[in-house]
Amino acid sequence: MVDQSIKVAVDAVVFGYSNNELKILLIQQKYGETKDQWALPGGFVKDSESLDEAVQRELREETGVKATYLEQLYTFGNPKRDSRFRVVSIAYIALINPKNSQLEASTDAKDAKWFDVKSLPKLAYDHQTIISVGLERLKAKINYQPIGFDLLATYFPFSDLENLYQTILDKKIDRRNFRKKILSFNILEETDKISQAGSGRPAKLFKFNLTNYKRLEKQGFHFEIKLV
Amino acid sequence: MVDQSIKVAVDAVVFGYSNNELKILLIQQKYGETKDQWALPGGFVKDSESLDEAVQRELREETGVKATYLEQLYTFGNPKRDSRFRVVSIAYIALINPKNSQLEASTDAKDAKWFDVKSLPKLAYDHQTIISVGLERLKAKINYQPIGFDLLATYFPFSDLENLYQTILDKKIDRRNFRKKILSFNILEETDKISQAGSGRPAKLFKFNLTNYKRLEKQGFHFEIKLV
DNA sequence: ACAAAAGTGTTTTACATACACCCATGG
DNA sequence: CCATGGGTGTATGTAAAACACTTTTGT
Repeated sequence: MVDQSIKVAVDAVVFGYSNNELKILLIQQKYGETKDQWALPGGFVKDSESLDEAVQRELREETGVKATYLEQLYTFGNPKRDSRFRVVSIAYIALINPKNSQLEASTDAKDAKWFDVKSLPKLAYDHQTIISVGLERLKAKINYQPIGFDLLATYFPFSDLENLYQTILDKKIDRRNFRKKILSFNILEETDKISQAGSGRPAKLFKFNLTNYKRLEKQGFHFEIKLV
Repeated sequence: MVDQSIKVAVDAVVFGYSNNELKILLIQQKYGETKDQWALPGGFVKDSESLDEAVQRELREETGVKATYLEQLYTFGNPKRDSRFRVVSIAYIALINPKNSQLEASTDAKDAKWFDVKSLPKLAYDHQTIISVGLERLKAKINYQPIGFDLLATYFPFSDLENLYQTILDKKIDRRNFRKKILSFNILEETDKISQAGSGRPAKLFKFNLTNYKRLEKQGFHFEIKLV
């Protein structure tokens, strides 16, 4: 048959957004050589499950969250990336609204926590590389897919979207032009809800109109906003 | 340790362009259940080699060609994609100028041939799916990366580039606007060579200026031509 | 009354699009 | 001289970019 002893794993770069910060979900290893080190949630694929299923399962087991958006990112297969034995890892990016899903004390990991992208701890394996690739993908993606909405609450003030873009792209955006552009797509619904003002004028809350987005997409509409 | 019996393979969708046709390189299986069926070049990864190395090796062994451009495409891991046992395959796309590289009678495959994308034979495994994903990627890519030049000869008339785009995108393009746009990038060098005219006026031959392209890229230049 | 964030239009500029005739060669 | 593909410029439309003041609330 085939003479090969490579193991297959999946890892997920889970993005969240809260308090004007872009966050990544990390777990602390419970066992083994890398015990106590922080790492991406993930693990070995079972013989009978698909790759996507494996990611969702590991996320559930290690952190208790369920991704609303999941996309294959890249496969990392350097022979030396794991010192124990050879592991090929199929990495994913996932999006979650941290406020909608509580982290659970998990059985498989010692701890699970959100970290600001700008101050990540030292990571096990090549997980720092995986995160860099994931971040790049997120930055590119946000320009031509309305993935931003997966990171926000159901009802949100427009400024949340603005801040999200500014945080991810690490860049100032012209508020008027941005708003004009996004609203012109007709994929946002203005609701009659109002944000409870902290300070300053209270804001109307918006809601992503998925139905309309899907309809428009079928008609050949492409979400695109140039901010690179 | 890890209880898993999954094998890891690589497959390549190798694109070529000749006679105004977009081609894909396929091999005919020599042994096993799928003997005589056409399939993508590829095979199992060796324990000690990286994924990229595995692709290049398989390409060499099965077809004799060397890709000038190689990029990871997607990883296919459906548990049922191979009927013998579970195989996770990391698919790549590769670009080649068919005229620059002769197909070799190979040891590992019964036959290797270029097929017009528009008339592919029935393929083994899920290779038809892999090709579809690869084609989509190529179509997207050609709009924002000058990969077209990897498919053309070193010296080529401008019309070759036009035709390449029209063939890949399966779409008419305005000759004047296209030429204007591409030339405005300053990544083509006009040479003093002239095409030996078949019929009609002979054409100046151009040459891709890689040095200039890399320099411009560093300065923040993005190749982009909207033809989707 | 002031601090803080929300909300809103117009002008300028650049790029995409549409479009048709002459040129150089071979047969 | 005719058929074939090569080479070229302008006018128009559309979308991006630049830009600052007024409104509403809490303190």
